[in-house]
Amino acid sequence: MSIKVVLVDDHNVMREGLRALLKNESDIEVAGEAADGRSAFRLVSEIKPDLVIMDIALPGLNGMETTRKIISKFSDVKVLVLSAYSERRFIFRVFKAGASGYLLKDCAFEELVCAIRTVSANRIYLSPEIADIVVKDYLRQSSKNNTSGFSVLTAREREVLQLLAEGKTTKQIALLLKISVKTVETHRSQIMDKLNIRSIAELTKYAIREGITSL
Amino acid sequence: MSIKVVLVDDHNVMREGLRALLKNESDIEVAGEAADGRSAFRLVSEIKPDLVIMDIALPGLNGMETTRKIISKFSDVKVLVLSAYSERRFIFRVFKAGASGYLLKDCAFEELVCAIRTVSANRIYLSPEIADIVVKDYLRQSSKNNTSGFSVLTAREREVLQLLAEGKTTKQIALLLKISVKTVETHRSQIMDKLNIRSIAELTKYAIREGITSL
DNA sequence: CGTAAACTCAGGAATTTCCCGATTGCCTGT
DNA sequence: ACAGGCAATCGGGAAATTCCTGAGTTTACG
Repeated sequence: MSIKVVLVDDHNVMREGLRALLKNESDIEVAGEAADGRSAFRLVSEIKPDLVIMDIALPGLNGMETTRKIISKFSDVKVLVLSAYSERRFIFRVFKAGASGYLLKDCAFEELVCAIRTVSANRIYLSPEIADIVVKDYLRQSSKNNTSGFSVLTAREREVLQLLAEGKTTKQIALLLKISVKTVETHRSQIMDKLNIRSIAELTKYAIREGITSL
Repeated sequence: MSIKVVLVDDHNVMREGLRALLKNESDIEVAGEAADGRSAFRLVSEIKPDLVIMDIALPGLNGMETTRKIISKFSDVKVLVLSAYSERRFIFRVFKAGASGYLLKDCAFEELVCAIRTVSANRIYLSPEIADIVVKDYLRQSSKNNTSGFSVLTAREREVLQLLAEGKTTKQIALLLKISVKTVETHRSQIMDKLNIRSIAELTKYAIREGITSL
């Protein structure tokens, strides 16, 4: 019996492309598609697929919340997340929501097929890039508080991060916080280590995404 | 003779999906693909396709700048932008850069095929959603207003800005662009002078607001 | 042809980052 | 009460980067 799959992605060409590619796999049958979270949930309720290929960025109800809803109601439906994002917070939340796999849109199609088969066989699938991040987190024993990426940083670190993301120099921050430049440097490198980021530019983007600063 | 097409998108599955779909169209031949702007330009230089299907959000050199480079060098290559974004500023710039068509990833595959044929027949293709925006702008004669700080920077400066906003170091940028570190420094300080900005953090925010890089 | 603008590059001083190590205080489990 | 972990603080010194000043080359255009 073939694996009944539902595609959820807000881009039509993406869905059509996947459908075309999957057509060649005899053991995989695309039973339906949805362009947003809410209709995805309805669709799953209707046709009870074996597996859902889920994008994260969805209008209305995002992929993480959709996954949560689906799994909590239909615990035997597998969700395989196919996302453009490799950020920790997404990964963590997705698995917390009950997903069985996570791979990047950047991957090869063969990997997707492999992931589908792995997940439908009741196993977890992690693409190498994601595995890397997950393992790093595991080694840091910090996975318990990655819910928002917010809590991996200490209060002081978030404070420094915000100032960095506002364009303040290390010296300005030191003056502002009335601590030594050296301490600010330590905080900055600590932040970068934790977030696995190596530049102010990416740090700024992170801060924006996390709502720590604004555009 | 079939239309020779190059696919440019940073997501592998997207490219593979498109390739699979386009395989069924006998008059369209996918001659190559690229995952970022710079290699896209190299690829186009090599194989001289009839048409390039171009994503906007690309690492290193974004779709707008890549289009500009391609068109200015190979004026007979058509560029069809296939983007997730429908913001004015992207549309305006893309056409300013010389693109022949713009459609959303959200479109049906049939529309993409139609657009490819239209564009390769030397005509402009606008998907309905985009046409809507363009017409509205036209009626409002506001197109001049859409350059917003966009024109203060030169093409080279925008190129450097994007790389800075992606977290690249001066040295990395120099290597990438095959110019000296000193030149990159000059560009950076020129950019900062023009924008009256004094930090990478603010520069990054500016680049995000201007659609030169993405979060 | 002359001018302005874009792009390129360098020297050297000033500043910042980076990589080590270290201290203090607080909380936690036993 | 004490060991251990962690957050927050700070420093030295080498390495790297930025900043400031100046300038050559190419390109576009009137």
